[in-house]
Amino acid sequence: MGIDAAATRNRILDAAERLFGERGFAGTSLRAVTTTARVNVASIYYHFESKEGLLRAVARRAMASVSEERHRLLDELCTRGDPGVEELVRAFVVTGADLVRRQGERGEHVARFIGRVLCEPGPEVRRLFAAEVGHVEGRYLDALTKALPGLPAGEVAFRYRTMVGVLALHQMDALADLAPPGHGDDIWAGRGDDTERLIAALTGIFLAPQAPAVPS
Amino acid sequence: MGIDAAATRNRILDAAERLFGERGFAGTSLRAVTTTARVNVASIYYHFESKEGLLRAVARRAMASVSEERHRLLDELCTRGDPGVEELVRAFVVTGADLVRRQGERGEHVARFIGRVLCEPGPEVRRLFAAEVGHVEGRYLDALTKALPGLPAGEVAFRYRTMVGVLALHQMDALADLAPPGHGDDIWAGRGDDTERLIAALTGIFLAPQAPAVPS
DNA sequence: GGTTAAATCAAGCGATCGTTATACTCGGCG
DNA sequence: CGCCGAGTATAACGATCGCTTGATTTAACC
Repeated sequence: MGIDAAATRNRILDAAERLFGERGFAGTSLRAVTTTARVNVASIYYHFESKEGLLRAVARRAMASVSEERHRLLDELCTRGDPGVEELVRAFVVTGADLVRRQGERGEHVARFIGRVLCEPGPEVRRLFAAEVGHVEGRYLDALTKALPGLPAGEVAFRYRTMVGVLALHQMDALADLAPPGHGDDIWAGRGDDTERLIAALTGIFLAPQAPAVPS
Repeated sequence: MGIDAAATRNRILDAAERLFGERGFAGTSLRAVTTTARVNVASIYYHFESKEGLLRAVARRAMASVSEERHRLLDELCTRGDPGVEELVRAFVVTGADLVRRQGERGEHVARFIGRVLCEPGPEVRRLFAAEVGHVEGRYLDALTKALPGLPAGEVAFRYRTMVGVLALHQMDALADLAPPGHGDDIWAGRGDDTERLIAALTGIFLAPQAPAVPS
């Protein structure tokens, strides 16, 4: 594959990443992708097999960057002994939320895309997503379980999932225009960086006492 | 409007509510709605003006039921003095998550639809949503702010938004197949009721210490 | 230069999309 | 009875959808 072919492939991936993130999978036509990528429709079917194949490729590439960073950060954390809950949450959140700072505009697209994928209908994409990042996430889950000896593994897993979801929602700005105005929003309207807020809130999730068992 | 006309309208609303919740707005065609509702395509444009008008109507009806319940529960809570954080979170979560128990299968559709709306692209729907439930949510926000005197209003608002998002994600089962297998999932695979887990985790969000200020 | 395979293109396939114009049915009112 | 408006059904509009085909370009190799 020539260098120009790879360039075409990447232009398609870039366009799809942005548009899927902005309008969702079902809401994005292949024509829209080819237009913004300045590419012919057939190239999509040549490089990827179908629209879903394109989605898979985009998801793989998008997750790769944050997966690497998460592995690296966790390695670094573990060399200094068993990491605490807040350290783990911070590492996880920062690798997701700071994509913008680390990768510029592209990072924003990646973040939005990843967030969107988790909310899209059809569990197939979510499962692909889970499989793609399973290795990293498994490590974080294990570390969190070890850092929370008082909590059963199932409970930690539940809260871990919740953390992933919250991060996704914030990455796609789904919560931006949610609360009614005039209730303290104006205070932080010029929102600087929510990362620290997120870390604090998410750490609170893990530190909460265990829920009483409920008979099913 | 005759009684049969109202029946048609409701059949359309029911079908749209379910399908929008399952496949999303962009992923649901009007034909699919008319087929499951056993109605002609034109009736949609007669009763509602367009596809988006249908969405608005569905959103209004879906939110009405939980809004009422939330108002009622908060009233009841306030007559017994200022409610605590966990009480407030519980009231909010239960009214959302227990729709199934209170309304049967219909409740499941409502819950899924509401969850989906918050994750759909296009902020218009989210804003409509926020406007629709703004009154109730404002009350909860106020009560939470009063129950958390140590936290600035903006911080409470941020965490409140997070809570709404988490509840939505759980209502649409978006977090079900997320974590990799073999990490404590099997323990609670036969998931009974997550409501108590949710309440515990979400209460933890509000009880977390304030994040340190970060210079923007 | 001729051959071959990778890569891109224009054009169009059938299907389905949201939407609309039009005709029909039917109960209430004069 | 005739009329009318609310409500439903038929049929189709143009646009766009995901996807395919067949020709054309490009570059590497003998």
